[in-house]
Amino acid sequence: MNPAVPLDRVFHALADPARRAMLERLTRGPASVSELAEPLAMSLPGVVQHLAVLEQSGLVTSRKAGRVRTCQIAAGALQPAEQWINERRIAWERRLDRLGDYLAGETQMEGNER
Amino acid sequence: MNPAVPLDRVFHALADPARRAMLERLTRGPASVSELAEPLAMSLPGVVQHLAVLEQSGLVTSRKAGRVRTCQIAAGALQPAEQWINERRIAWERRLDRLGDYLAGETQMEGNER
DNA sequence: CTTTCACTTAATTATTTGCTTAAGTATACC
DNA sequence: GGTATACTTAAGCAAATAATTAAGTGAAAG
Repeated sequence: MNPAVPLDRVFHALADPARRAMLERLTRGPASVSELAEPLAMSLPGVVQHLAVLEQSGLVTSRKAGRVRTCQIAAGALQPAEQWINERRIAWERRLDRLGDYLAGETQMEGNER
Repeated sequence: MNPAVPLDRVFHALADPARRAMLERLTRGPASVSELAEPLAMSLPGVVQHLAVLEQSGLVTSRKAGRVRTCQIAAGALQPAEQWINERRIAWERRLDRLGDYLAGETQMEGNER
């Protein structure tokens, strides 16, 4: 249930807009490092560092052919992150559901657990 | 479509195990700062700092009554994050689908788009 | 063989994190 | 009033991030 997937790294990788932009580009197909860098108002080494974060998180893989490194998204790598979020969302939606108009009420919360 | 929700902050908030633990605790109901801190092998000010990150991300809200601050998860705050992930996952699963046994093949990738 | 191209590596730098301890504030209790 | 409780604020600090420029490597093109 808790695989050797570093959830920390995945969420950290997703927390940067440049890295999310790179992922979005890669959902439209494989790309070279230069192609990933092009829209990014950033030096190439900067992009390479972001790419390293993405690879260490398992979200992206790359292979070098000749002098071009081609990057791809890794299938299924987002699943643990999505699952974590989904589980929590469901849990607390259910809870908020049970509480009914708790939020609308006067919330005297002296009697909850512990 | 792109609300004033700082996706950066949400993913960043989720990238720390202590903060995720606090969120998991809060899915079981509201808690005071001390209750959040208890299982956390960390000083109270440390916990307060993590709490600040969670509040700034919009994932948690808190109100102070007397000398006790009670924390709650914010309904729906995770939705944009989940949605972002979901959209990408779907997009690239569809893509991998179209590619068929691309991954199993010899992958001569000189003819892709652009 | 030389130059160009596509990275790659290294070294720097400023900022942000994630923690700590110490001291302060504001209730609640006796 | 005095004291304990539940944070709160402040200050400091080591490590990690996010970026840069400059120099290096190795395949491709002329």
